[in-house]
Amino acid sequence: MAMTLKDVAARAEVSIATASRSFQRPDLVGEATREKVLAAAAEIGYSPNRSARALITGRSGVYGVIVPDLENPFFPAVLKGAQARAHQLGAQLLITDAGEAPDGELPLVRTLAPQVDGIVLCSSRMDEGVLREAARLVPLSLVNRVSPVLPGVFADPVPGIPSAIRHLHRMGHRHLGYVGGPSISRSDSVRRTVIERVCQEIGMEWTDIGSFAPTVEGGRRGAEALLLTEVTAVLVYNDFMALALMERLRGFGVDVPGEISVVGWDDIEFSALVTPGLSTVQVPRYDMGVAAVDLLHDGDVHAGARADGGDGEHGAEGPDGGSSAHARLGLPTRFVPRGSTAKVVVRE
Amino acid sequence: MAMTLKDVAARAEVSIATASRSFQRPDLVGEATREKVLAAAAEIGYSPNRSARALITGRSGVYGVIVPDLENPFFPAVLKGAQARAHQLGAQLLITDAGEAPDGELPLVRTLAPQVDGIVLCSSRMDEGVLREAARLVPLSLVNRVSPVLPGVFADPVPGIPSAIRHLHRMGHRHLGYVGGPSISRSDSVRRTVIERVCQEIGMEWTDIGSFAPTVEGGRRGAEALLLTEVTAVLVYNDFMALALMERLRGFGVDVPGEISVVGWDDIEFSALVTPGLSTVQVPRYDMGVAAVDLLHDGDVHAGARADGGDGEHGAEGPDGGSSAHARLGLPTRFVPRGSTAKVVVRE
DNA sequence: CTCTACAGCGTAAACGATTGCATCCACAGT
DNA sequence: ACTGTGGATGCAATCGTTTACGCTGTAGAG
Repeated sequence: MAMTLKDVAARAEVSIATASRSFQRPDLVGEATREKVLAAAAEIGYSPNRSARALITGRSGVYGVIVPDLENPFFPAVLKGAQARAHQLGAQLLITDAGEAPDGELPLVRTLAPQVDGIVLCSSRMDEGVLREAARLVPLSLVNRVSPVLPGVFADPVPGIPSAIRHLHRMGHRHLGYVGGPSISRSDSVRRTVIERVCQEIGMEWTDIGSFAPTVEGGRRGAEALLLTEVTAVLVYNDFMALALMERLRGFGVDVPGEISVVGWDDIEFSALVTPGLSTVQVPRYDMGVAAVDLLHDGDVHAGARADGGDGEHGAEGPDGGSSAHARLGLPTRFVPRGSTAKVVVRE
Repeated sequence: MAMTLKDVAARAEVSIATASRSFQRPDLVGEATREKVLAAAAEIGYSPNRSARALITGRSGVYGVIVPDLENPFFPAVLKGAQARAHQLGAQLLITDAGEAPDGELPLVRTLAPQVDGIVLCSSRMDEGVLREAARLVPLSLVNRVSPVLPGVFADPVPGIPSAIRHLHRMGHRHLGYVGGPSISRSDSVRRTVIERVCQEIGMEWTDIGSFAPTVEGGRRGAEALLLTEVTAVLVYNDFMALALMERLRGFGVDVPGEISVVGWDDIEFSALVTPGLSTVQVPRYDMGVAAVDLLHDGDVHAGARADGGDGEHGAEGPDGGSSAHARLGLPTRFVPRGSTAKVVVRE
């Protein structure tokens, strides 16, 4: 049923080798011959057997993607970007939800490693040591996580957070709160730093409301903690939590944005859908997916010296500069004002 | 670096064939020998090369999944179920978003077909003819779509819809509306039929508000059309649209559930999160994913006579009954009451 | 004691592609 | 006319597994 290279070769009256080369190394084949082969292939509807190719080249043309939870609306957009890019590169994506791997992501990486050319790890919770171990098994590319030794892409709080704070400042807010995510989260601490700096600059007081789980429940807890403070506006770790927080505030009879302004992070689709619309910092999820796959791909095009392992303690950038070493890409964010932020009102 | 069967065989002092058989056909190998092989494999950390295996068996151990849009919150849960089951079966999932294939899903099926053992098609929009063509390329399993000749799993409106209608009836509603999805959608017409029947039974009037795109925009249009009628309650094609519809109604100053009660379909996570909570018909998405993969797997375990193609006009179930032929599974739905439905109020 | 049967194991041929190497031919340089 | 050059092509090995087939030895039947 399925057509093989042999069939193509027979039809084009050339050897299998020539047929193969017509695809792989067109420059090594005479023009007339190549066209004959290509025509023959098209006529019989040939498509190469990936298994056979993978067997000999050792490359499967498949990248793995591990996400902590597919139902978290952050990831589908990343996956779309990743997939689009993968398709452009002629690769496929093996998507895996880590949720069901209670003992962590490492076993998953182990399972996937032999059958993929690289893995995109999204919002990985592995600690640095485990991460390095994983990286020895297979090329890795990080999304939403930074590592000093691995390539990755993350959302830069700038200029999104500064814009949001300035927006709130102009609305008259003078006391800002931050409802944070898991304290281990690197991005969380980065954001705190940026908030600190910007507030300092424009003269805004800010209060750390605390660290919460990035879930509906966490958002609710955040709302409760928030009401113990005097803030008139909050930045929340992500939209999911922000939405839950608003919901909880409403439960308390606290009006948003009348009494408290809320700003999320991510700009998931629902944020525009609810009432009031959630003002938020938009992160370029699609582009992050694209970039993550690019990183992986660039990595194994340059290929070669992945031999030295990874336990080297010399974290220095390669002396040859350029695109070498691991790339860490910070993609800019953007503040999107909606209905959940408004002018502060003076309490009577 | 990677260990092969040859290494295992050498270490266990047997031939490669015996090593292979120890895994594939343990019954053909002496017990002592088998244990020696297994031990050797464990010691050197052998894991079979999937490409080599696929090459000779013609089966890749990978199932494809095609979803129309990953960002539609309906699908991630299906994927989770599918993935869980696939893992149990030792298979992997190749997930693909059809969104970027403007010319339809068929080309995608063509691309995927050679490298997978079967494809789960979610909410496919292909028409029956195209569907059959696709089915000739590769085993198919349908989610959210029924075909007379293909196996598939769908959400049975019963008992969800009847429960919802009875609930509304008890709340005093006597005039129900239905905001439908794409008119080509088979499930849409099935639901209409059920609504018709139930309304007849309990004496409720109902109005078909029309067919709309299953998007935010479609939901808004539905709200607008809805306001031209006298209904006091609506069933909406899915939660996504229902949420958008509620949002739009609110824009018009129409209170939900004060003036109009709204019932969705799917029970996506956000439906519980918004205010008021969206009453909805919960569909067992996870289980649907599980079942879809099962159908695929059962199909190629029985394997064998897939030769007769599929253009047979005799839609009759195989005479031998049992699990033969294609299975069509209707999974039961459940009504989940929340804040968006309430007692009808008499207009003054 | 011979013959059959079968369990247990090895040999070797696939599977479909890639690729180093050898071959062939034409053409140009001397 | 002979040889060197290099472009175009074919041969054949190879990747790691699976599996049809054949061989061996032992046990039970006659």
